[in-house]
Amino acid sequence: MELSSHTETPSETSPDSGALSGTDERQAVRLWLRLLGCTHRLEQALGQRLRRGFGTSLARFDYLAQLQHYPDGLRMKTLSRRLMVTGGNITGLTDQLLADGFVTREVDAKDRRSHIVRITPLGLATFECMAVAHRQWVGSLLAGVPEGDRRLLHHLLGGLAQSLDNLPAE
Amino acid sequence: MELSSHTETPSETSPDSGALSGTDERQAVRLWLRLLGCTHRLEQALGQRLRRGFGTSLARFDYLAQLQHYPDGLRMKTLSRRLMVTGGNITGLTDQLLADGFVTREVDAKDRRSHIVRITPLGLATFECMAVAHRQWVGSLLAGVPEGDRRLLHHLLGGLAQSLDNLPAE
DNA sequence: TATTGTTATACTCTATAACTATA
DNA sequence: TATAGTTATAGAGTATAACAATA
Repeated sequence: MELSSHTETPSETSPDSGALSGTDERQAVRLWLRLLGCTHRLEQALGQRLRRGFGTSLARFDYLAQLQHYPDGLRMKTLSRRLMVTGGNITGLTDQLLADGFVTREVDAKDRRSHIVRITPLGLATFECMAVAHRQWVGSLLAGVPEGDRRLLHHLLGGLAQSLDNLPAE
Repeated sequence: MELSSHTETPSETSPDSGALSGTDERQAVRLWLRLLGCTHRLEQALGQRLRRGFGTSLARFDYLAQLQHYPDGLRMKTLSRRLMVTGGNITGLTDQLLADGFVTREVDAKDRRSHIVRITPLGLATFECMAVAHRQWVGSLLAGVPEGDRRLLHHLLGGLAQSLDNLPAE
Protein backbone atom coordinates (compact mmCIF):
# COMPACT_ATOMS: atom_id res chain seq x y z
CA MET A 1 0.00 0.00 0.00
CA GLU A 2 0.94 3.62 0.04
CA LEU A 3 1.47 3.64 3.75
CA SER A 4 4.95 2.28 3.58
CA SER A 5 6.98 5.32 2.66
CA HIS A 6 8.78 4.85 5.91
CA THR A 7 8.51 1.17 6.61
CA GLU A 8 11.95 0.00 7.42
CA THR A 9 11.47 -3.49 8.70
CA PRO A 10 10.96 -3.41 12.45
CA SER A 11 13.42 -6.26 12.75
CA GLU A 12 16.09 -3.89 11.54
CA THR A 13 15.39 -1.17 14.03
CA SER A 14 14.81 -3.59 16.88
CA PRO A 15 14.16 -7.30 16.74
CA ASP A 16 11.55 -7.49 19.43
CA SER A 17 12.21 -4.68 21.85
CA GLY A 18 9.43 -2.58 20.37
CA ALA A 19 10.93 0.63 19.05
CA LEU A 20 9.02 2.45 16.32
CA SER A 21 10.23 4.85 13.71
CA GLY A 22 9.73 8.54 14.41
CA THR A 23 6.85 8.63 11.99
CA ASP A 24 5.17 5.68 13.62
CA GLU A 25 5.76 7.13 17.07
CA ARG A 26 3.89 10.25 16.09
CA GLN A 27 1.07 8.23 14.69
CA ALA A 28 0.99 6.21 17.90
CA VAL A 29 0.69 9.43 19.91
CA ARG A 30 -2.22 10.58 17.78
CA LEU A 31 -3.92 7.25 18.37
CA TRP A 32 -3.26 7.50 22.08
CA LEU A 33 -4.69 11.01 22.30
CA ARG A 34 -7.82 9.91 20.52
CA LEU A 35 -8.16 6.89 22.76
CA LEU A 36 -7.74 9.08 25.81
CA GLY A 37 -10.20 11.69 24.61
CA CYS A 38 -12.94 9.20 23.81
CA THR A 39 -12.49 7.35 27.07
CA HIS A 40 -12.49 10.49 29.17
CA ARG A 41 -15.65 11.78 27.63
CA LEU A 42 -17.43 8.50 28.14
CA GLU A 43 -16.04 8.17 31.64
CA GLN A 44 -17.25 11.61 32.62
CA ALA A 45 -20.68 11.01 31.15
CA LEU A 46 -21.06 7.67 32.88
CA GLY A 47 -19.52 8.79 36.15
CA GLN A 48 -21.89 11.72 36.27
CA ARG A 49 -24.94 9.58 35.58
CA LEU A 50 -23.84 7.03 38.16
CA ARG A 51 -23.33 9.72 40.74
CA ARG A 52 -26.56 11.56 40.05
CA GLY A 53 -28.66 8.46 39.57
CA PHE A 54 -27.29 6.25 42.31
CA GLY A 55 -24.91 8.32 44.40
CA THR A 56 -22.06 6.00 43.57
CA SER A 57 -18.84 6.07 41.59
CA LEU A 58 -17.31 4.14 38.73
CA ALA A 59 -14.78 2.60 41.11
CA ARG A 60 -17.47 1.20 43.39
CA PHE A 61 -19.50 0.07 40.40
CA ASP A 62 -16.50 -1.75 38.95
CA TYR A 63 -15.78 -3.29 42.33
CA LEU A 64 -19.28 -4.75 42.55
CA ALA A 65 -19.14 -5.79 38.92
CA GLN A 66 -16.11 -7.93 39.69
CA LEU A 67 -17.57 -9.38 42.85
CA GLN A 68 -20.90 -10.20 41.29
CA HIS A 69 -19.33 -12.94 39.18
CA TYR A 70 -18.02 -14.75 42.27
CA PRO A 71 -20.72 -15.80 44.71
CA ASP A 72 -17.99 -17.40 46.81
CA GLY A 73 -16.23 -14.08 47.09
CA LEU A 74 -12.78 -12.85 46.21
CA ARG A 75 -9.69 -12.12 48.20
CA MET A 76 -8.90 -8.44 48.52
CA LYS A 77 -5.55 -9.02 46.90
CA THR A 78 -7.30 -10.48 43.87
CA LEU A 79 -9.60 -7.48 43.67
CA SER A 80 -6.59 -5.24 43.91
CA ARG A 81 -5.07 -6.94 40.88
CA ARG A 82 -8.31 -7.03 38.92
CA LEU A 83 -9.16 -3.40 39.48
CA MET A 84 -5.55 -2.38 38.89
CA VAL A 85 -5.41 -0.50 42.14
CA THR A 86 -3.10 -0.77 45.15
CA GLY A 87 -4.13 -2.49 48.33
CA GLY A 88 -4.85 0.57 50.42
CA ASN A 89 -7.55 1.65 48.03
CA ILE A 90 -9.28 -1.71 48.18
CA THR A 91 -9.50 -1.34 51.94
CA GLY A 92 -11.16 2.04 51.52
CA LEU A 93 -13.61 0.93 48.86
CA THR A 94 -14.43 -2.17 50.89
CA ASP A 95 -15.12 -0.05 53.97
CA GLN A 96 -17.60 2.05 52.00
CA LEU A 97 -19.41 -0.91 50.49
CA LEU A 98 -19.42 -2.62 53.87
CA ALA A 99 -21.10 0.42 55.39
CA ASP A 100 -23.70 0.30 52.63
CA GLY A 101 -24.33 -3.35 53.42
CA PHE A 102 -23.38 -4.33 49.89
CA VAL A 103 -20.54 -6.70 50.81
CA THR A 104 -19.27 -8.78 53.71
CA ARG A 105 -15.66 -9.27 54.69
CA GLU A 106 -14.36 -12.28 56.57
CA VAL A 107 -11.04 -13.88 57.30
CA ASP A 108 -10.04 -16.75 55.02
CA ALA A 109 -9.84 -19.89 57.14
CA LYS A 110 -7.10 -21.35 54.99
CA ASP A 111 -4.81 -18.33 55.05
CA ARG A 112 -5.57 -16.09 57.98
CA ARG A 113 -3.74 -13.19 56.43
CA SER A 114 -6.35 -13.06 53.68
CA HIS A 115 -9.82 -11.63 53.77
CA ILE A 116 -12.65 -12.81 51.57
CA VAL A 117 -15.14 -10.23 50.35
CA ARG A 118 -18.58 -11.39 49.23
CA ILE A 119 -21.45 -9.49 47.70
CA THR A 120 -24.68 -9.55 49.74
CA PRO A 121 -28.17 -10.05 48.34
CA LEU A 122 -28.75 -6.34 48.86
CA GLY A 123 -25.52 -5.52 47.07
CA LEU A 124 -26.41 -7.83 44.24
CA ALA A 125 -29.90 -6.38 43.84
CA THR A 126 -28.55 -2.86 43.94
CA PHE A 127 -25.82 -3.65 41.50
CA GLU A 128 -28.22 -5.27 39.06
CA CYS A 129 -30.40 -2.20 39.16
CA MET A 130 -27.42 0.03 38.45
CA ALA A 131 -26.17 -2.34 35.78
CA VAL A 132 -29.39 -2.06 33.81
CA ALA A 133 -29.16 1.71 33.77
CA HIS A 134 -25.45 1.54 33.03
CA ARG A 135 -26.07 -0.75 30.09
CA GLN A 136 -28.64 1.60 28.64
CA TRP A 137 -26.40 4.62 29.15
CA VAL A 138 -23.49 2.93 27.42
CA GLY A 139 -25.79 1.78 24.65
CA SER A 140 -27.09 5.26 24.00
CA LEU A 141 -23.62 6.81 24.20
CA LEU A 142 -22.26 4.35 21.62
CA ALA A 143 -25.37 4.19 19.46
CA GLY A 144 -23.86 6.60 16.95
CA VAL A 145 -21.18 4.08 16.00
CA PRO A 146 -22.32 1.48 13.44
CA GLU A 147 -22.58 -2.05 14.78
CA GLY A 148 -19.80 -3.33 12.54
CA ASP A 149 -17.47 -0.60 13.69
CA ARG A 150 -18.21 -1.37 17.31
CA ARG A 151 -17.42 -5.00 16.68
CA LEU A 152 -14.19 -4.14 14.91
CA LEU A 153 -13.18 -1.75 17.66
CA HIS A 154 -13.79 -4.43 20.22
CA HIS A 155 -11.60 -6.80 18.27
CA LEU A 156 -8.77 -4.34 17.77
CA LEU A 157 -8.81 -3.23 21.39
CA GLY A 158 -8.55 -6.87 22.35
CA GLY A 159 -5.32 -6.98 20.40
CA LEU A 160 -4.10 -3.87 22.16
CA ALA A 161 -4.96 -5.30 25.56
CA GLN A 162 -3.10 -8.47 24.73
CA SER A 163 -0.05 -6.60 23.56
CA LEU A 164 -0.10 -4.60 26.79
CA ASP A 165 -0.07 -7.90 28.65
CA ASN A 166 3.10 -8.89 26.85
CA LEU A 167 5.04 -5.77 27.63
CA PRO A 168 8.55 -6.12 29.10
CA ALA A 169 7.00 -5.69 32.55
CA GLU A 170 8.35 -2.12 32.69
CA MET B 1 -24.56 -13.12 8.72
CA GLU B 2 -25.04 -14.97 11.93
CA LEU B 3 -24.94 -11.82 13.96
CA SER B 4 -28.45 -10.81 13.22
CA SER B 5 -30.44 -13.13 15.44
CA HIS B 6 -31.71 -10.03 17.17
CA THR B 7 -31.46 -7.35 14.58
CA GLU B 8 -34.78 -5.63 14.57
CA THR B 9 -34.20 -2.56 12.44
CA PRO B 10 -33.09 0.32 14.62
CA SER B 11 -35.61 2.52 12.84
CA GLU B 12 -38.31 0.42 14.39
CA THR B 13 -37.07 0.70 17.93
CA SER B 14 -36.16 4.35 17.59
CA PRO B 15 -35.78 6.43 14.45
CA ASP B 16 -32.77 8.43 15.50
CA SER B 17 -32.83 8.72 19.25
CA GLY B 18 -30.13 6.11 19.62
CA ALA B 19 -31.57 3.16 21.48
CA LEU B 20 -29.96 -0.21 20.87
CA SER B 21 -31.36 -3.68 21.22
CA GLY B 22 -30.54 -5.53 24.41
CA THR B 23 -28.01 -7.62 22.55
CA ASP B 24 -26.30 -4.60 21.10
CA GLU B 25 -26.33 -2.86 24.46
CA ARG B 26 -24.40 -5.74 25.98
CA GLN B 27 -21.94 -5.70 23.14
CA ALA B 28 -21.56 -1.96 23.63
CA VAL B 29 -20.78 -2.50 27.31
CA ARG B 30 -18.11 -5.06 26.45
CA LEU B 31 -16.58 -2.58 24.04
CA TRP B 32 -16.70 0.13 26.67
CA LEU B 33 -15.01 -2.05 29.29
CA ARG B 34 -12.26 -2.92 26.90
CA LEU B 35 -11.79 0.72 25.95
CA LEU B 36 -11.65 1.68 29.60
CA GLY B 37 -9.21 -1.07 30.49
CA CYS B 38 -6.76 -0.27 27.70
CA THR B 39 -6.89 3.44 28.42
CA HIS B 40 -6.40 3.03 32.15
CA ARG B 41 -3.41 0.82 31.73
CA LEU B 42 -1.79 3.21 29.30
CA GLU B 43 -2.71 6.17 31.44
CA GLN B 44 -1.15 4.63 34.51
CA ALA B 45 2.01 3.68 32.67
CA LEU B 46 2.39 7.14 31.16
CA GLY B 47 1.37 9.00 34.28
CA GLN B 48 3.92 7.07 36.29
CA ARG B 49 6.71 7.71 33.82
CA LEU B 50 5.82 11.40 33.63
CA ARG B 51 5.80 11.68 37.39
CA ARG B 52 9.03 9.78 37.94
CA GLY B 53 10.84 11.25 34.97
CA PHE B 54 9.71 14.85 35.19
CA GLY B 55 7.79 15.29 38.41
CA THR B 56 4.71 16.33 36.52
CA SER B 57 1.25 14.99 35.80
CA LEU B 58 -0.76 14.12 32.72
CA ALA B 59 -3.02 17.09 33.38
CA ARG B 60 -0.12 19.56 33.37
CA PHE B 61 1.38 17.86 30.34
CA ASP B 62 -1.91 18.10 28.45
CA TYR B 63 -2.26 21.71 29.49
CA LEU B 64 1.14 22.58 28.03
CA ALA B 65 0.42 20.47 24.96
CA GLN B 66 -2.60 22.64 24.24
CA LEU B 67 -0.80 25.88 24.90
CA GLN B 68 2.21 24.98 22.84
CA HIS B 69 0.16 25.22 19.64
CA TYR B 70 -0.81 28.81 20.39
CA PRO B 71 2.14 31.19 20.73
CA ASP B 72 -0.39 34.00 21.21
CA GLY B 73 -1.85 32.20 24.17
CA LEU B 74 -5.29 30.97 25.05
CA ARG B 75 -8.01 32.23 27.31
CA MET B 76 -8.50 30.21 30.44
CA LYS B 77 -12.09 29.58 29.46
CA THR B 78 -10.89 28.07 26.19
CA LEU B 79 -8.45 25.83 28.03
CA SER B 80 -11.24 24.79 30.33
CA ARG B 81 -13.29 23.66 27.35
CA ARG B 82 -10.37 21.98 25.59
CA LEU B 83 -9.22 20.04 28.62
CA MET B 84 -12.80 19.18 29.55
CA VAL B 85 -12.33 20.49 33.04
CA THR B 86 -14.21 23.09 35.06
CA GLY B 87 -12.87 26.57 35.59
CA GLY B 88 -11.68 26.18 39.14
CA ASN B 89 -9.29 23.48 38.08
CA ILE B 90 -7.77 25.61 35.36
CA THR B 91 -7.01 28.23 37.95
CA GLY B 92 -5.18 25.64 40.03
CA LEU B 93 -3.21 24.17 37.15
CA THR B 94 -2.32 27.64 35.95
CA ASP B 95 -1.06 28.60 39.39
CA GLN B 96 1.24 25.60 39.43
CA LEU B 97 2.63 26.21 35.96
CA LEU B 98 3.01 29.88 36.76
CA ALA B 99 5.09 28.99 39.80
CA ASP B 100 7.27 26.78 37.60
CA GLY B 101 7.76 29.68 35.21
CA PHE B 102 6.26 27.66 32.38
CA VAL B 103 3.43 30.07 31.57
CA THR B 104 2.44 33.70 31.96
CA ARG B 105 -1.03 35.00 32.70
CA GLU B 106 -2.23 38.45 31.76
CA VAL B 107 -5.52 40.25 31.43
CA ASP B 108 -7.00 40.39 27.95
CA ALA B 109 -7.09 44.02 26.84
CA LYS B 110 -10.21 43.46 24.76
CA ASP B 111 -12.24 41.77 27.46
CA ARG B 112 -10.89 42.56 30.85
CA ARG B 113 -12.75 39.69 32.45
CA SER B 114 -10.59 37.30 30.48
CA HIS B 115 -7.06 36.21 31.15
CA ILE B 116 -4.64 35.07 28.48
CA VAL B 117 -2.22 32.31 29.32
CA ARG B 118 0.96 31.98 27.25
CA ILE B 119 3.70 29.41 27.32
CA THR B 120 7.16 30.80 28.12
CA PRO B 121 10.39 29.81 26.37
CA LEU B 122 11.29 27.82 29.45
CA GLY B 123 7.90 26.15 29.41
CA LEU B 124 8.23 25.38 25.74
CA ALA B 125 11.71 23.93 26.10
CA THR B 126 10.63 21.85 29.06
CA PHE B 127 7.53 20.65 27.28
CA GLU B 128 9.46 19.65 24.20
CA CYS B 129 11.83 17.65 26.31
CA MET B 130 8.94 15.87 27.96
CA ALA B 131 7.17 15.43 24.64
CA VAL B 132 10.13 13.54 23.19
CA ALA B 133 10.12 11.12 26.08
CA HIS B 134 6.35 10.89 25.98
CA ARG B 135 6.40 10.06 22.29
CA GLN B 136 8.90 7.29 22.83
CA TRP B 137 6.95 5.89 25.75
CA VAL B 138 3.73 5.83 23.76
CA GLY B 139 5.56 4.32 20.82
CA SER B 140 6.98 1.51 22.87
CA LEU B 141 3.68 0.88 24.65
CA LEU B 142 1.82 0.60 21.34
CA ALA B 143 4.58 -1.14 19.42
CA GLY B 144 2.90 -4.51 19.87
CA VAL B 145 -0.05 -3.45 17.73
CA PRO B 146 0.55 -3.80 13.99
CA GLU B 147 0.77 -0.53 12.09
CA GLY B 148 -2.36 -1.25 10.08
CA ASP B 149 -4.33 -1.98 13.22
CA ARG B 150 -3.15 1.24 14.82
CA ARG B 151 -4.27 3.14 11.76
CA LEU B 152 -7.64 1.44 11.73
CA LEU B 153 -8.10 2.07 15.44
CA HIS B 154 -7.31 5.72 14.93
CA HIS B 155 -9.90 5.90 12.18
CA LEU B 156 -12.62 4.11 14.15
CA LEU B 157 -12.00 6.16 17.27
CA GLY B 158 -12.36 9.24 15.13
CA GLY B 159 -15.82 8.04 14.26
CA LEU B 160 -16.58 7.46 17.92
CA ALA B 161 -15.34 10.92 18.85
CA GLN B 162 -17.50 12.45 16.17
CA SER B 163 -20.56 10.54 17.27
CA LEU B 164 -19.94 11.73 20.83
CA ASP B 165 -19.93 15.27 19.50
CA ASN B 166 -23.36 14.73 18.04
CA LEU B 167 -24.97 13.44 21.19
CA PRO B 168 -28.27 15.03 22.32
CA ALA B 169 -26.22 17.27 24.63
CA GLU B 170 -27.14 15.07 27.60
C1' DT C 1 -28.23 39.78 33.56
C1' DA C 2 -24.59 36.91 31.78
C1' DT C 3 -19.79 35.75 31.63
C1' DT C 4 -14.81 35.21 33.24
C1' DG C 5 -12.15 33.93 36.53
C1' DT C 6 -11.03 33.30 41.65
C1' DT C 7 -11.59 31.30 46.00
C1' DA C 8 -12.98 27.96 49.30
C1' DT C 9 -14.61 23.57 50.26
C1' DA C 10 -15.25 18.85 49.87
C1' DC C 11 -15.14 14.42 47.87
C1' DT C 12 -13.15 10.53 45.15
C1' DC C 13 -9.45 8.05 43.56
C1' DT C 14 -4.88 7.16 43.86
C1' DA C 15 0.09 6.01 45.49
C1' DT C 16 3.35 5.43 49.10
C1' DA C 17 5.18 3.92 53.25
C1' DA C 18 5.10 2.24 57.88
C1' DC C 19 2.78 -1.10 60.40
C1' DT C 20 0.51 -5.72 62.14
C1' DA C 21 -0.48 -10.38 61.53
C1' DT C 22 0.18 -14.19 59.55
C1' DA C 23 2.82 -17.56 56.49
C1' DT D 1 11.71 -13.24 54.68
C1' DA D 2 7.60 -12.64 52.16
C1' DT D 3 2.71 -11.77 51.85
C1' DA D 4 -2.21 -9.79 53.10
C1' DG D 5 -4.25 -6.27 54.72
C1' DT D 6 -4.63 -1.78 57.49
C1' DT D 7 -3.62 2.80 58.55
C1' DA D 8 -2.06 7.41 57.78
C1' DT D 9 -0.72 10.73 54.74
C1' DA D 10 -0.40 13.22 50.66
C1' DG D 11 -1.57 14.69 46.19
C1' DA D 12 -4.19 14.88 41.88
C1' DG D 13 -8.44 15.62 39.81
C1' DT D 14 -12.94 16.95 40.09
C1' DA D 15 -17.49 19.44 41.24
C1' DT D 16 -19.95 22.99 43.44
C1' DA D 17 -21.11 27.35 45.07
C1' DA D 18 -20.33 32.04 46.48
C1' DC D 19 -17.97 35.91 44.91
C1' DA D 20 -15.70 40.03 42.17
C1' DA D 21 -15.03 42.31 38.09
C1' DT D 22 -16.50 43.16 33.71
C1' DA D 23 -19.52 42.94 29.76
